[in-house]
Order: sequence, then C-alpha cells, then structure tokens
Amino acid sequence: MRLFDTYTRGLVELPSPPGPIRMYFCGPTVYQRIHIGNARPFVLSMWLKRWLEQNGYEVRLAENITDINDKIYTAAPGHSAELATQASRWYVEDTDLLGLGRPDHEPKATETVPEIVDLIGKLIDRGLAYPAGGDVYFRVAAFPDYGRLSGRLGDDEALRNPSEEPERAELKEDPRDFALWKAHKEGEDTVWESPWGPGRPGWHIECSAMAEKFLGQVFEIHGGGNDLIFPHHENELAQSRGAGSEFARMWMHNGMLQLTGEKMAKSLGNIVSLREAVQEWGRETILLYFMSAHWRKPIDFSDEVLAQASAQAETFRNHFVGLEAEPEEIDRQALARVLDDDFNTPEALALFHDWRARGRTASLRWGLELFGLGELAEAAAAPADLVALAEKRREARASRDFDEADRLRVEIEDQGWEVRDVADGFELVPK
RNA sequence: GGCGCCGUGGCCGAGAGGUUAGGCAGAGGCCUGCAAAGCCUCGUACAGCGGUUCGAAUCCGCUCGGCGCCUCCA
Repeated sequence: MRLFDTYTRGLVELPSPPGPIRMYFCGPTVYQRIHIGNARPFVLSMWLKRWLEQNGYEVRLAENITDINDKIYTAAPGHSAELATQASRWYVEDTDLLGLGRPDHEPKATETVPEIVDLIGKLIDRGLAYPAGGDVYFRVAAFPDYGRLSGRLGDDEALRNPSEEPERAELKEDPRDFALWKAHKEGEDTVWESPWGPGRPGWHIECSAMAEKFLGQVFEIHGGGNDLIFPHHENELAQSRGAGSEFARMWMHNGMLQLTGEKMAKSLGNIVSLREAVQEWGRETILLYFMSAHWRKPIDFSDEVLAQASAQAETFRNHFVGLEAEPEEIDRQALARVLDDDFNTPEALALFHDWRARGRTASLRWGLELFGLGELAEAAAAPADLVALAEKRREARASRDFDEADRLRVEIEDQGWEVRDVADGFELVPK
C-alpha cells in the first residue's frame, strides 16, 4: 500500500503486513462541539485503521485531545478545566455517532504534563531550547532542518514565527522561536509546576510527548488537517527530532472542508457541528459524503452535495431490500486496487456501485461494513400491523379493487412505510 | 509578497499520453392496474493560449480563476 507523504511530496510505500503501523492523528482542541471539518481526519484515520487491520496489519492509533490551550481559557474564564472536560466528552460522544469505533489511545494534554516537562528538559540539555522569563522556547537556529516539512526552508521571511503574544517577543532569541512552556499568567485557572516555574505547555509540545508516550520514538504515519502543516507539525517535528527521536516516517494531511467557498473554521464562525450534520442527514450520508472526495482534496459542504450523498445511501439501501444472502466470494482484490493506491475512497465508492449493479452482494456488504456503512445492507423489518395492512392490500389487488389498494397504500405511507409490489408479493420499506 | 494545492460534462468526482470512470440530477423506454424500486438508452467533458508528441484532459511554459498556510484552527 502506498500513501502520499507531505514530507517527500510523493507516494510512499508502507511496510508489509503485519507492520506494525503506528499512527498519530491530531485531534481537536476542545472548547465547544466539534464541527464536521474536524471529523474528516477522525474519519480518515478510523477508515485507514480498519482497512489496514483488514489486511492483516497490526495497527496502533493514537489521537490526541488538546485540552490545554489559550482558546479554552478565553472561552471559559475561571472554569476552563470544566469546559475542557465537558467538551472532551462531547467530542467522544459526537464522533461515536459515526459508528467507526475509537482510536486505541486518546490521550489528553492534561494527562501528559510530566512527559512534556521531561521532553522540554531534554531539549534544554541538548541546547535546543532555553528558558526565558519563566517561559521556555525552542531554539530554531539550532535545528537546521526547520522548515523542511512545510517547504519553507531557507526562506527568511516565511520562517518568521512571531509570538502569539507580542509581549513575549522580547524574550526570544529569534522571532522564529516558539514556546514550549508558558509561564502562568493572570486569569489562567489551570497551572502546573515545572523546573522553570509554574505554567503550562505550549501548543505543539503535547503532541510530541504524547506520540512518544503511546507510539514510541518512531512511528509510521502522522496525520491531521493540512492547516496544521505549519507551524504545528513543523514544530512537532523539530521538537521530537531535536530530542533524538526519528518521529513520523510519513505525513498525511487531509484537505479542508469548504463552506460557501471558505474553509470551515471556528475562527471564521462558518461552522456546522458534526452533531447537527449527523442529526440532519444521518450517519450514512455523512460517511458517503466523506467517501466521495479524495482525502487530500478540499471538499465543499453544501445541501446539494449532501443530497447527492443521501441519494446514494438510498440506492444502496434499495439494493438490499428483500434480498436473500447468496454465497459468493468477496472480491478483496478489487477494493485493494483502489484503496492501496493512496486510499482512493471515491474509486472505492464507484466500485461499490459496480458491485451493486452486478449483484455482487456479499462483496458490497463487506465493503460497506468496512466503511461503517453496514446498516445500509440491513433491511428493516416492518411491524406486524403494517404487514397485515400490506397483506390486505395484496388481496384487494388480487380482486382488482384498486381503489381499496390505493387507500391502503396511503394508510401505510402515513405510518412511514412504503409498499412496493414485486413479482411474488410486496416489500415494505421505511420511508 | 513567500510556500503549497487545485481548475474535468447541469452538479459531485476519479483517472492520467492513445481504450466507457462512477454517482446525483434530467430526457426517453421496459416493467406495473397505477406507483415505487430496478433495468435499458441518451451527454463525446477535461479553464485559456502556446509548446513537446504520430497522438495531450493527462507532459512543459505562460495567462486567468479558486483555495489553503505564512496568526488560533482538522
């Protein structure tokens, strides 16, 4: 299997099964319900994990929850910890709606502070970081490869990395330097002890610490949205490599969701929460929607596109109505051809349609289940009273009493079911 | 301004030097008491302009347009 790697800007072959494949995906910063854009890397990572496991790989996936961050302090002055705890629960609850299972580890920054402090100490010992005024900064000048991941190597202007708070700028040796540890400030209601005084971790260091804690000093895949390439992942890489880890061997960066032509982002306020989207469209439609575009490309979120995904869900559902399972060899090869080539889910979706049209039902069911769409293959059983009505309708039709038959059809429809006449009787399908 | 990504038929969206992508919508037909579902048929698309080539949507150059990152962001 090969995947596109941001670092080398090309396709990279994965080791053969059983691997292991250790994956780290960047999860959200938790201070409100996540939006569907946040769901894309989650969905991608879970699908990839399921596919790799299906192919005999030993997979370990860690996906962090960042629960220490300026945004959280701002969103809930005086009770940031409660908000972070609550929003972490929302995150798990909302992503559970997708029915794809959970990553193997979902560490939180607040549970990783000792490891973070150790890592910072190591970087200071190696001359790659320095304390200043209660903060600790990474010394970019001491890490020659800085900028390679994001392609900003050797570009002085682009490498300027001004501090998020201007008042910290004078503490830095170099404007490119970034905070590993931030001294406690007035108004921040959570604080941890450290050799450099009370404070809290900077934004990037927690991922370096968590990845090492749960995956080790080297792992195969690091993923996340492509808006994280710089500075977040560039900084993670510098921290971890600087501390002597090999860190990620390849990087997967998914494209952004677009809403009215702009990236969907909390800071832009053009948000649709994952929860709302699932409630409005149903999980199958949301998953098919994600399948419809290659993971690296941007994807629009619009009613029209969702309606198309919904229609596809309906098409698959119809295929299984009244269908008896038939023994048949599952065509794993066909799916492997497209998924092993940079995890091409739109091609996989096209294959599903092909299987449907050719009656490869067992393959189709297997493929749908792999993507968490197994429910599309389950025909719902109608309640007995509706079956009785449908039975009455069949009798009416047999005696050519079509007025009565049509009346019964409306009655059944009023209860949310549709009758379809087939060769040997009828089918009842939820509307 | 710098670093990247991308422009495919009404819409979504793969593909990638010569061969039908697929789906959604639409039109016609088959089936049906009527429907629904299903099936069949119908689109000759690849931003523009040059170039390379026997041949380009696919390679190269330029132009135009869109998007992301460079500041918290999946």
